[in-house]
Amino acid sequence: MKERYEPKEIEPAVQAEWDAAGTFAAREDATRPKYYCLCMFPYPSGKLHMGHVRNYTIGDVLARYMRMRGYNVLQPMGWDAFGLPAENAAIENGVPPARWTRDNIRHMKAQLKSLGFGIDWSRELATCDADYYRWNQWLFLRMLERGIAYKTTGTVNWDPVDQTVLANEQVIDGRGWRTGALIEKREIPMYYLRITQYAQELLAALEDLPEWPDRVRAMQANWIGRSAGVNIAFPYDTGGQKGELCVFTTRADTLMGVTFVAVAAEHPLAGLAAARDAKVRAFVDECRQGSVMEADVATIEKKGVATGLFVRHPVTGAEVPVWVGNYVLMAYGEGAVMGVPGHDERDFAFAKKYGLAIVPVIDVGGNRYSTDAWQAWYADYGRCVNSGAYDGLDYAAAVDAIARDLEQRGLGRKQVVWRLRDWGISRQRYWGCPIPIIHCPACGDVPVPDDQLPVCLPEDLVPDGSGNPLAKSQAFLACKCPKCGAAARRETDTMDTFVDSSWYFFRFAAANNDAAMVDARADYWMPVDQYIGGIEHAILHLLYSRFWTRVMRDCGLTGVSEPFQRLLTQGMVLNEIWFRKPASGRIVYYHPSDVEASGEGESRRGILKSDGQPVEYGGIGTMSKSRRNGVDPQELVDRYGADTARLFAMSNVPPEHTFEWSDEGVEGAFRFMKRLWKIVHAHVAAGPAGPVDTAALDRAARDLRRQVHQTLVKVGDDIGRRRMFNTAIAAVMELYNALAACQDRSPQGRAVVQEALELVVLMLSPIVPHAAQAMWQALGHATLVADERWPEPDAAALVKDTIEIVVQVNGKLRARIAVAAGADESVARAAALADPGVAKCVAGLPVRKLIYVPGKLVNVVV
RNA sequence: GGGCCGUUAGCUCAGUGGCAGAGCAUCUGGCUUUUAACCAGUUGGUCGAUGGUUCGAUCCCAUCACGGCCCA
Repeated sequence: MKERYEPKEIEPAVQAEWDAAGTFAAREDATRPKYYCLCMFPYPSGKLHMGHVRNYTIGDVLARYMRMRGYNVLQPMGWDAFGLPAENAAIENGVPPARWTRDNIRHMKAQLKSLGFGIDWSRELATCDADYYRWNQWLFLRMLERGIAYKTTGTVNWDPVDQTVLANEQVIDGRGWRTGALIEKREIPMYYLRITQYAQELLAALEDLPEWPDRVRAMQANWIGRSAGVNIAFPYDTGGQKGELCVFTTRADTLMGVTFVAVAAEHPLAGLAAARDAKVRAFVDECRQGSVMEADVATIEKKGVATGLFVRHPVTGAEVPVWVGNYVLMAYGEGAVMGVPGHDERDFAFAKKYGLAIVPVIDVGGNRYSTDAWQAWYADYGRCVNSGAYDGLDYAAAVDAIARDLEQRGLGRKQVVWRLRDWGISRQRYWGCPIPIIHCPACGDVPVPDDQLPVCLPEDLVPDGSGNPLAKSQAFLACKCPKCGAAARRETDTMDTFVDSSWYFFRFAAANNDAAMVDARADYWMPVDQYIGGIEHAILHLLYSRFWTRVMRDCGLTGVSEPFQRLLTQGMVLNEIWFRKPASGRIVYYHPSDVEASGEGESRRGILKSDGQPVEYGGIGTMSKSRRNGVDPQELVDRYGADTARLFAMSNVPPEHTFEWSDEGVEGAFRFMKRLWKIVHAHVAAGPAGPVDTAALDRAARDLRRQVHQTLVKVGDDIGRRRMFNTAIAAVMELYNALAACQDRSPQGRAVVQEALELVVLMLSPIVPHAAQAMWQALGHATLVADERWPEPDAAALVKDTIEIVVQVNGKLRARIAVAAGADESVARAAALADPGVAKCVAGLPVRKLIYVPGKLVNVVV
């Protein structure tokens, strides 16, 4: 063992040992409990960023910890390799997306290896490989057969200059991001997956995922958006037209309080009124400018205009005026709502503004209703009043009765509506998985037969920004109709890349099978025991994966319904933002390492090192290219080594929290590594130490040994159960401080230190595996620390013979006394009252009450 | 607007009805031909505010303030 800590020498050597031993190659073994630890696979953008390092370190720590706990661990890695950035790079550099992508993969794979992650690389996959995406195509065909996949028209963003379809994020303020041209909405045929058919199950099964974060489950539930209510028809015969205005409401119990109905600007009745009335027309046009985001609609000023049209109340037959309201969305429900100003806050505001009647029809616990101002309880459930036949009914009974009456008259019925929409998977893009359909002039749309799969994506095309190059490639387009043999044309749309990521975890488990999508190996490994990734995927990726897994289940490919047993969503990595705002022109950002900063919080100031002039502080924000505050993990590894990078990434905060970058923090982690190395070196250099003889230890040695084993208990709990790596690290640092303070060089003192250092090395080995391996060997072991079992704490070492008890008088701390461990209340009581400090405070007053918390505290009340 | 989470030392975070803690940073001293230095010691707190429950509240309850994240 060298005296100096040299991560650059240690790390490659240890990695070579793992490779030679095949340490992380996972083999199915039915006799052992399995643990499938998966991190969300990266998009091969070019190089790793700090978010990746954090994500994969969390996964690696858990995987290595569970290995030591005796589990058969699978930790694979792959590449989410289709998608737009490759096409954008192609447009810029003229390089085919395939080459760009594979170059990036090569580089990033080397980076991952240099960080020492215990990955089974034999299972590596890239979603742009035909071996992989052929099974996208194959399952898509099964979905077509089952009616899960279907074709219909959908709306896309069309850039008229580039003659291409844009993703939502490529449309900025209604204009194309490249061309600046005004974007048109176009209706084109697309394929959809019927995820709505699984809405009920996807919602209900969230209950089966207790180890997912509550907020992720809440976000999924909101996204699926079940609401149970009643569809109600308001008949009309007006303006020369007869019909029924339909509304959906979850508050049918307030039906008798309807004083108006409001329709969206796009609603047919609004169109009818607009045709006759310029005022309505102007308002409808105004509404079209507005946002259709729910969050925006909730905050805009409620505005409306009367249409002059009337509908009839389905129960009373009374005339009800129809208004156009800017807060009514065409996309939600029927594009119309019934206005119950008495019990809906928005309707209340609307009615006050336009002088519409406000009729309370729900009595909430006898509270007094006033139309002067809205009160939150107006929207609460209660009993019907002013509601004729429904008076006295509670919410459920009123909804039942009203729904029944309406149904008898053919004017309504109970209904459950979902916010979730079917999943449109067609993308008018080149760099994606081809949709396996052939268009025949005679037979129509014909699925590609299984034996002709995969439909391979040509890899030599270079998009130029003007439309999908597949549509211009005769080699790709030309084919024969599988049914009639006539000349036909291939579908040129490719699949949404969320398809690729919806089942890759199955393929890792059944890697390299040329004959089937999955096999028995997947039955062994699935479901994923621990999934780790960013919160930004809380909705779409996770929901699509849950859906896709169920489709595979219904096709008989797996017995699993939920793919991810336990979910950890790690927080983002942040750094300071520094900038200058020139009088003219755009904000210029500066990298934090180029700024000399001082002060904290409000008084944070900085000057640019290169010119000595001040720069403005922009607070803390996520690392991003645009703000130039990213830190390249490669620099970190090159300078400090992988172990320091890993240690730092796991320090300071729990994994779910956002993580603030700090140079001091990295230095602190590195210093700790050096100190640990040094103490091991000093110990080893003093010669071998014998075994601990617990009977021969003095008090100080026993105390130190107790702390060692207490730390072991805590670290095991922090990593294994709580997933609080930061507190585990802090506990080991504390233990280090105690070890460094230990002066005992006697044989037994050295034996305790030897045991302590071995345990520290084992405890830290999931986090800093390279240094741990080197120190493990230095401490006299020939084995791989990665193959060691997690140590069991010595229960005898944890026992204290005397304990300190706190004595309070009237709740205030007055003394500390030592009693034998296991002393009963009478002993503690006597000792407490005998203490001079306590006696002084009690001052001869009678003890009114005495509270005893065993092993902790005595509180004397006088 | 709604939902969720948070507020504890300079910073980042633990804690849990019973002594207010850790790491890092600061500061002081020492040491050094190990210089991406190191060692020893020190400082630091109205546990966001106000009420309530309790022998005792940072912890439980209520209200408020401030902050963060999410919402086709």
